[in-house]
Amino acid sequence: MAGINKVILVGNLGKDPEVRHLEGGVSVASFTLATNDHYKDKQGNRVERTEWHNITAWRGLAEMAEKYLKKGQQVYIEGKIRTRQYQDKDNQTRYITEIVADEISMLGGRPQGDGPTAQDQVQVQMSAEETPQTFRQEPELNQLPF
Amino acid sequence: MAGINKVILVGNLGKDPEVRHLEGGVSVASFTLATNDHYKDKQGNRVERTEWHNITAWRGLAEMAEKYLKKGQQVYIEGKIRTRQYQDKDNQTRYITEIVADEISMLGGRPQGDGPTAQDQVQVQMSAEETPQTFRQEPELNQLPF
Amino acid sequence: MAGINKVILVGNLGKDPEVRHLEGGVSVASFTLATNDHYKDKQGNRVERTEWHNITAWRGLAEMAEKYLKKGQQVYIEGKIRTRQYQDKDNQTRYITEIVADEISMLGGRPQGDGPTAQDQVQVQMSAEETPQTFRQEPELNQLPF
Amino acid sequence: MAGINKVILVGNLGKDPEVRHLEGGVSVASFTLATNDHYKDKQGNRVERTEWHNITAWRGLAEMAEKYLKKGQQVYIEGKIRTRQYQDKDNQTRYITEIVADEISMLGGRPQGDGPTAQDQVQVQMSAEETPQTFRQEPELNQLPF
DNA sequence: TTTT
DNA sequence: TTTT
Repeated sequence: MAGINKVILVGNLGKDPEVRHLEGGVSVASFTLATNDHYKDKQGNRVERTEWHNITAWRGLAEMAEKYLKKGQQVYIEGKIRTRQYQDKDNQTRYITEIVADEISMLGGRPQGDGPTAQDQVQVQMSAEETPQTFRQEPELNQLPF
Repeated sequence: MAGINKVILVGNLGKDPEVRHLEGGVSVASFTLATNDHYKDKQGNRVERTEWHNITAWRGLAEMAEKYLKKGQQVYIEGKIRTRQYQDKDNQTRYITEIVADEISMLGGRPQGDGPTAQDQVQVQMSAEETPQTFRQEPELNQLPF
Repeated sequence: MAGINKVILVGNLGKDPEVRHLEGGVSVASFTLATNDHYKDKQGNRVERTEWHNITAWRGLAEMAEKYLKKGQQVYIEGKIRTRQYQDKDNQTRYITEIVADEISMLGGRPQGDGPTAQDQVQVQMSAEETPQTFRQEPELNQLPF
Repeated sequence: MAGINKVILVGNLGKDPEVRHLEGGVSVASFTLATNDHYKDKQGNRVERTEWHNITAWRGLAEMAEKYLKKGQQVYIEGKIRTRQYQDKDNQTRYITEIVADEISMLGGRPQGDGPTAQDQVQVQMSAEETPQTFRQEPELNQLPF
């Protein structure tokens, strides 16, 4: 019985979080996260590899993501793996695997990319100073709301 | 930069591991792992949910999986998330997400199901006594061999 | 700033949990957990090593530990490291490091040892069937109550 | 059997690593790491709490620590808990709990504090750019060398 | 003081 | 397709 399904990621946001507000006041944020890895191939060359993860955050965590997370930013994410099934346009069953976040923590990196201006930066820095920088989901509140 | 991509699972094998031997003597084991979860819905009812993970183990770990792991067995797995791209029969790009195991540890549960007979059980128990029950992949050896 | 302090253990209880009830109705359970490890020494001999951890569980988790956990049982524990300072009998400052549990999950192993009788076993099994077998602490409720 | 003893930390170095070179060419680095946490007390006030961890890194990881890690720097560390016993000056048995690192990854933060000068900083930045920024210990090589 |  |  007793199962464990835990994911720990440290990586950079591929884009600003996108937040949807569902009926009933529930919010969901989604964004991609890149984790960079490297290994030596048979010739001893260093090969870079980027893995892209689909991150989903619910309710309070979604609002925090919307407020504080930006494209390029480095974050620590703890969550669980969830594979959803859906029908594509040709009515074929497809699967998508996502990480449902339970905890998000902003790391030392500064946001980057074309999104936020320097002005925004300051804004983010100031807000972040006034608030906790680790956000945690209440257990069992990251379930689908239906 | 410095990325972390780590998965920790405790669950039960959905089937016996399937092992392929690639050219160059490299072996790959694959099996599914169920992690069971439960939560309370809005009516307060207990809802069970099973997440199925595709596990891949390379080289030494593959051989260990082949030797010691059976359908139904409870294991601890540590690894990383990897999403592969492939073309389906209609030449459409599809994605499959797998967990590449770095460490597999057999937990207290006894194997079950139609596979192993009582005789096999004893066999497994005996072998297990003579060997470590946690198997670890050498770092960077679980890369695709091509 | 944003810190992470996370421990993941799979091991066996060295004794039955001991539960204290503090003023204000707060309960604290404590027990030791053995994690067994092995490595090869320079001569290639297999060396066993047992690490003993001091586990502390608060409130709801303490009550679950009291009810369901027994000496010898195999459990998964997630928590954080906490080092406390105290004065010993000679008024010297000493330190003790504990793991404060956030989640405890019972694994496949059956309890053992002189403690529980077969009767107790059945009792535990039955109760366990009626309840979730993973117990989680609400975030931030595992703080010292003073 | 099969035990798991895993620690994951994200925090800041309390001082530059101190490296000792043992007979046989084995090196050991040690430093402290602060993980910052916060919680709300009964009055709803935000309380900061810093946990200090004793980190030990062996061999290759020790050399990496010596080269690249500085006081104040933010790092991700994965390792295991190890409690050592020793006799203090009054011949009393005492215990010290350490984290033996298996993997250290430098995060986005810039070093800080009175230690390194701006000059050193550049040095560190440049070197870091030319090398992998995640360092991993070969399994079982972080054992005590005696 | 646990477990295999 | 697992497990309790």
